[in-house]
Amino acid sequence: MSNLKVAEKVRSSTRSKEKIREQNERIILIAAEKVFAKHGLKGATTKQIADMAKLPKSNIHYYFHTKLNLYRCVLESILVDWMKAADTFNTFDEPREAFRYYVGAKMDLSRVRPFGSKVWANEIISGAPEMEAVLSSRLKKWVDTCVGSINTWVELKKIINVGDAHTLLYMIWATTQHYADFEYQVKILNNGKRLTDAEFEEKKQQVIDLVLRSVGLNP
Amino acid sequence: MSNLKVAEKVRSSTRSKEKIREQNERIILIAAEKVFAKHGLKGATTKQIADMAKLPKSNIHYYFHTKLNLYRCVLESILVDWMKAADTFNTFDEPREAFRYYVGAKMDLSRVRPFGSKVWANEIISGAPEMEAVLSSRLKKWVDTCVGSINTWVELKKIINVGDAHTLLYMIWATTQHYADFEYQVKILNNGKRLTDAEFEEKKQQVIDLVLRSVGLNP
DNA sequence: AAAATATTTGACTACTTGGTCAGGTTATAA
DNA sequence: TTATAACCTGACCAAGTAGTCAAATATTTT
Repeated sequence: MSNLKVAEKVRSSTRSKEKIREQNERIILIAAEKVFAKHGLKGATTKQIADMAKLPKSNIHYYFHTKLNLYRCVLESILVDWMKAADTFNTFDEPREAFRYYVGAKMDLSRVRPFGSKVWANEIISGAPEMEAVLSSRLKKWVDTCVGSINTWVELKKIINVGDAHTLLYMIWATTQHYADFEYQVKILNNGKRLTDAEFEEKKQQVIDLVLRSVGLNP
Repeated sequence: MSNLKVAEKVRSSTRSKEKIREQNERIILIAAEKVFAKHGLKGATTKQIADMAKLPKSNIHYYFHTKLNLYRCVLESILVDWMKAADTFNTFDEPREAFRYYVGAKMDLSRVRPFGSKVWANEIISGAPEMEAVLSSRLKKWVDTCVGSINTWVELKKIINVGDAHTLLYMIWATTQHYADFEYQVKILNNGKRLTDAEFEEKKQQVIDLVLRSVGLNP
């Protein structure tokens, strides 16, 4: 038995523990997220994704058929994570805790899944051609709920009147996602060194404090 | 004399007032900014840019030689505007006025030149391959000055201690540029209607107030 | 007016791209 | 073991792509 065959045997026996399809789809999705983040939908090539996934190009098409379909799957998978973080916002009655946890969760997501955030940013920047439906239904609904909470807190004088609650929400999104989408710029302005975990935790706390003060809460 | 010839005569006599090259380069730069904003460097095609500029493709290459060179020219032209807005920051001694004017200027830029902001965002998201040099020299220098001003205000107790001044700067950039880069999302969440000039002015004021409060200043 | 220079553009090319497909191998069910 | 289904992949192709070029036209200079 050749070395190659041995390698294959080991590889396949490892893989059969979980469905082959499942594992390969995951590998491809992760690779695709990186490539789409860097080059966008049009700029990314299936060859690049294949190379990143260390699979032949045909294999990508076998599992996802078209580049557009793969792209949609990547977006969908990001949305799942985002919605989980979003849900934390509405589980708190007190604004201080709600903002603290939501901003914290968004910052954590920017840290652990920066490529996903970049793909999303690219999609919106290019006019949200694939995500318009999701934005105007699922996201809109969630935003309306949030705006409701914030307005209630304003009425109860728990926070300062910020005018349109959307403005506050956008500030939170923009600021937290900045650490993912613009991480290269952040790195360059940090003397070329990526933020360490400790530094990032520090920034996270500072962002939380900025947000809290912006709505009149003492951190 | 045919109508076509008459049209050409009028066109050329109009154009000869200013250098033909100057005018065509401007037309192409504007078209390229839109196309690069939508599709990024790799995704944009010279054909799309040509169509947008209503010129034959060869003409694009005649004036800018390569797509990459045209892209660099677009980035450079954006930077000029950004630096102008940036300079306003250091012309004020009082933090209240500095933040008010700088945030206002950044918001105005997002309103009048959203495509430029998107091209820039795309560039940074994809790793700033063309702008790294500019970021680590010109921008870094400006940021260092800003950070110095902010730290001085903290020492003089004019604003609250925000920890790392970069965090505050990033919040301002992210929040103001959000209205350019994510304008499609903003539109969708505004019930599909683009913000009117009046609405935008309102948002601008709210953003300014949020920023001022975040550093402990009463707007 | 003639010469020199600058602009315009259709036709072309070498190369890349997303996607197909046939013929193979591997895993699983009977 | 055998049959069936799932997976794998090199070779291929039609449709685009950035960039070239030469010939035509327009503009400026002399």
